[in-house]
Amino acid sequence: MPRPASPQLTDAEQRIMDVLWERGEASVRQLTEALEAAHGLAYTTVLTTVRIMAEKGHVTFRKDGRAHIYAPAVSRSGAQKSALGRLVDNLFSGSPQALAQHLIEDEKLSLDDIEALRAHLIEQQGRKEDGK
Amino acid sequence: MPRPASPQLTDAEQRIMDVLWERGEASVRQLTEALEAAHGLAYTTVLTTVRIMAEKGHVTFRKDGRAHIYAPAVSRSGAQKSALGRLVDNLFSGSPQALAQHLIEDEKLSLDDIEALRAHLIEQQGRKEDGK
DNA sequence: TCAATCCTACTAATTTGTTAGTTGATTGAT
DNA sequence: ATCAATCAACTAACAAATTAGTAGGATTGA
Repeated sequence: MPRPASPQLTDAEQRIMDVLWERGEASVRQLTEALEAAHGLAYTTVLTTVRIMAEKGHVTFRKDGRAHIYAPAVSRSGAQKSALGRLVDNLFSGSPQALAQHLIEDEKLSLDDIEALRAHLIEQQGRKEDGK
Repeated sequence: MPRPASPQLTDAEQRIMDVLWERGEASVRQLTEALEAAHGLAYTTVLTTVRIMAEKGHVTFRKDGRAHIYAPAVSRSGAQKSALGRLVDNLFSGSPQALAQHLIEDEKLSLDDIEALRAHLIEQQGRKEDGK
């Protein structure tokens, strides 16, 4: 059995998605220029990558003259959600509590952060109890 | 430039690490038997995979007669920490708060969970203020 | 009109990842 | 002492991932 295509974003794909999420949409030329400073990739490299991403369904495109304008097929928020779910399933035995615990123990979240989250959650629940 | 070796655990590697974290250490035979039920992998497949993992530094091994006994080189907790850090950097613009927010909005954390985290954090800080 | 330019599509090379077979050495039992 | 079982090492095959060059068509500017 060969290796299956990865559902998660690879490094090269991640770079491109970051640009697309930032700008909404971009041509290959624009993508290449945006990535050039940090990575110095050739135009054809970016073209190949984004074309494969279209095959995988990560991005969509529309024709503009002879050029293709690419746009994200998933929102950043959607990608965050699925990556988070995958991490919880893979490494945290399906326990988001364990993950949150880790965030705290690594001192990535302060008490103020927790309070803010608590307030946010209460407000969210209030909204739900009201009318829809 | 070719593709760099991934620092994160691949799917096949993840499966093996799960067994090693569970048992502490295991021979290739034991690994194969543990994975057989769920995945039906050949002995040599497991051997090859775990040998590469030793090259990468994911596992260590000691000799026991002619067999090699493999053990995790990183703890589950350590792997969780680094994977979490990578996710925050890659998808959440370095903001653990944004990640936590997502956990709540996806309804993965309840109010009770938050309270528990808050209590835990306070207790942790108390311990720090006391003597070491 | 014709050449330079710009675009996509095709091709290619190289490494990783995944699975597994073959080989040869060691060991345990008879 | 021989023979089967067991083990690691080597080899192999193939898809995914990453990078980039070449070919050929469309567009445009002179």
